[in-house]
Amino acid sequence: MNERQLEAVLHTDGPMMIVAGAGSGKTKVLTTRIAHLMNKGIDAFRILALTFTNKAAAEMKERVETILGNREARNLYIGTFHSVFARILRAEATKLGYPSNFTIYDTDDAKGIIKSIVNEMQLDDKHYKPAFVYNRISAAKNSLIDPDAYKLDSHIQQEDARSQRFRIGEIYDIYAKRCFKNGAMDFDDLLFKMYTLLTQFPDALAKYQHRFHYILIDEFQDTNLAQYVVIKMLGAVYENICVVGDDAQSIYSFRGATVQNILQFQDDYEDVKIVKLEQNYRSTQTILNIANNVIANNKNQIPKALWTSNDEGEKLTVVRTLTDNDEGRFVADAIMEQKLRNHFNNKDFAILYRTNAQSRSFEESMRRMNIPYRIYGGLSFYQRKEVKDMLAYLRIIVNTQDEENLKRIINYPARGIGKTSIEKISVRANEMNRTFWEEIEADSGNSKIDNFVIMIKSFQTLLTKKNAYDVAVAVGKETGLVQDLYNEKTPEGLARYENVQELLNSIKEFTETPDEEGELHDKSLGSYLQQITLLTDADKDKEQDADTVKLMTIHAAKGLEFPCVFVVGMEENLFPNSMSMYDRDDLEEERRLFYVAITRAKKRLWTTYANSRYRFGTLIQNDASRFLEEIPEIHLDKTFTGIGFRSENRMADTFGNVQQEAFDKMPSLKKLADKLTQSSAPSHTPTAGFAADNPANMKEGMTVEHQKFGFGKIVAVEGGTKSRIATIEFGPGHGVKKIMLNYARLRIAKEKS
DNA sequence: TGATGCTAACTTTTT
DNA sequence: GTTAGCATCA
Repeated sequence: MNERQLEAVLHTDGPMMIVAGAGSGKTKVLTTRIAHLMNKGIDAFRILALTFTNKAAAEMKERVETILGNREARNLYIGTFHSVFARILRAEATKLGYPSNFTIYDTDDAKGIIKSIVNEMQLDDKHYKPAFVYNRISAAKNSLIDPDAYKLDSHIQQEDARSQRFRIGEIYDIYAKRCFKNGAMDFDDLLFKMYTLLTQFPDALAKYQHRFHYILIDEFQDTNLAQYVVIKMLGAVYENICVVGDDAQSIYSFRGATVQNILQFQDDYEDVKIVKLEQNYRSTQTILNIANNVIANNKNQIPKALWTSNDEGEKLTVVRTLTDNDEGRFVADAIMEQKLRNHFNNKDFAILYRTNAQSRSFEESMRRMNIPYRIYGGLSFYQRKEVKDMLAYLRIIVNTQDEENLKRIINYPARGIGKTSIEKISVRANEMNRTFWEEIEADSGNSKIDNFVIMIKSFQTLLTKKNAYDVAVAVGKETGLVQDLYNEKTPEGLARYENVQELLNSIKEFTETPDEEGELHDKSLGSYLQQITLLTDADKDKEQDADTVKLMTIHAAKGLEFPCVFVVGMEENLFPNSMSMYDRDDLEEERRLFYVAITRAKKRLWTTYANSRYRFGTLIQNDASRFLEEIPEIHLDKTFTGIGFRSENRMADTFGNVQQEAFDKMPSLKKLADKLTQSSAPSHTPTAGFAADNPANMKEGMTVEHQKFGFGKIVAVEGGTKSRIATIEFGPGHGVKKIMLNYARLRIAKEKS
């Protein structure tokens, strides 16, 4: 440990802020500090450590355990803000009028409810888009603003007036009431209700203030107001609060996080001990220099000088490709080459992108080259319809108040309870002032509904007798849900069936986790559901260390490190994202995001960008990202390694001259590109005077010429006039492709042969 | 009422 | 390119 790190570990009492640069051994300091506290005789039950991801929490616990060499660490209160608060809220739920087994709604659930509220209010859901409304409500909750305060806040009202959405306050009000009625909290409620609990129940406040003698907060720059206030309240008695953060890595302001909390912290306490960790142990000097140079373009930052005594390392390779597919191909080739040449394993590589939608071309290229890979994020396992259906059943069994989930499965698998019947029950329930479940339970006069109620009740009797897995299996069987999916013989149906099986397996695994000595692990369904909503894909993955290339967004990569990193899609409009290009604060956050991406790399770094890529099914063209221009030329590797691009040539380049000029203005890149074009053998040079023919004239059997792929024969044409797709057999090396005729620019070489 | 097929909207980032 | 939601038909 260096001096600064040691200082941070040994300073145990009183407020402290650790400003920890990327790769400066932050986790090591935190874990050693916890171990140090425990060695000093502090009871593990008295230490609270809050993180942002389950993964970070698990890692922290594990490392403390390793340092101590005993099992005491399991008594630590370590977890994410959301999971720790959820745990406390369950224990205190009745105070707030919630059932202790309240349901946690994820973002999709929440948007669904908002959508139905908007429709019930006879508003247009095109204007009051659920996602937009949800974000407004979420932002309000993160700022501790309840529906009444929302309607009275003149600033908020002005904003809503400006966007012509005057009734969001009302929607918020109804939404909050509906969640309450359903016995459910959304993600933001877990923070907001925690605040409510502490402010409205002094005994609860006192209880938790005295329980936690030491509080540690990781990734402090990502906390929002609600989190900040709750921490402050919890720590008010002992004031042993230690926060760790790095303003340069603040990338969650869209979720209400504010760097302001770092500045505020110093004002809120007297004698804040401040320790700066500036030595980086992770990356090469070159990588660190690049990162420092890039972040220097931001105006708003806490001054610090990150340095390292590591080797200088290799330069940054910047690669330009023509299309997104070529980008994918290049990365796969480069990974192959590195593996052979420098003996890296698959798991040493990460491909980082700005948006999840970019994963496709890399997925394809990895598969083609037989490189094992794993994608994080995107469509989460738990967001899949079949998984949500299954979980909806399980949730209803535990909490019948939850109307959203009840409606979701009351007629799935189909049992003849249609829209009209559900509508009728809803109306009657409202009249009788009952919940939906109470209404169907009372007397429906409908045998189909009665059978449904009987079935759910029979599951409920299993709750006390059987563990989560047994209940889930019974549900899968008796509802016919598993059979329903099994009967679908399509590949998608099979995948859905497998997903449900995977869910069942994960429940089984949960129930088979052995009891630890001294503490009984609750294997009931209720216990299982409590933790499930707060899990993400990354947490479910038991093969964290599997030898696979990792594909993820930069956001998801925060806190991780890899020997080799590819930052892809370095293009204007994509990164910086077009949503964040026109506002200084937003742009600076994008730049911090790039900073985070760069500093994930230990040994080698690549950045790539494509001149054109598909977005929403249409080809678009982008300039190279402005961020690339912020890297000093001295750090750029201009010798291209000479792989990939086999099917490309400059003639095939369809982008216009304007684009080309802009590109030429970047000298460092131009040289690189020149080298690149030289090394790529043209596979097809278009016929002189190449001009695209009218796609409407193209028919099966014709031979056509493509600028890149050469001559090919149309074997099939499908789709309507607007989106005709032709299946074309090209020559060797290109194979059979499906091409959208409206975009492809094809020349008819020969009529029917 | 349920299945099928077409259109439109969609992409920032996540607990 | 994908998916959700709607309209149409059985």
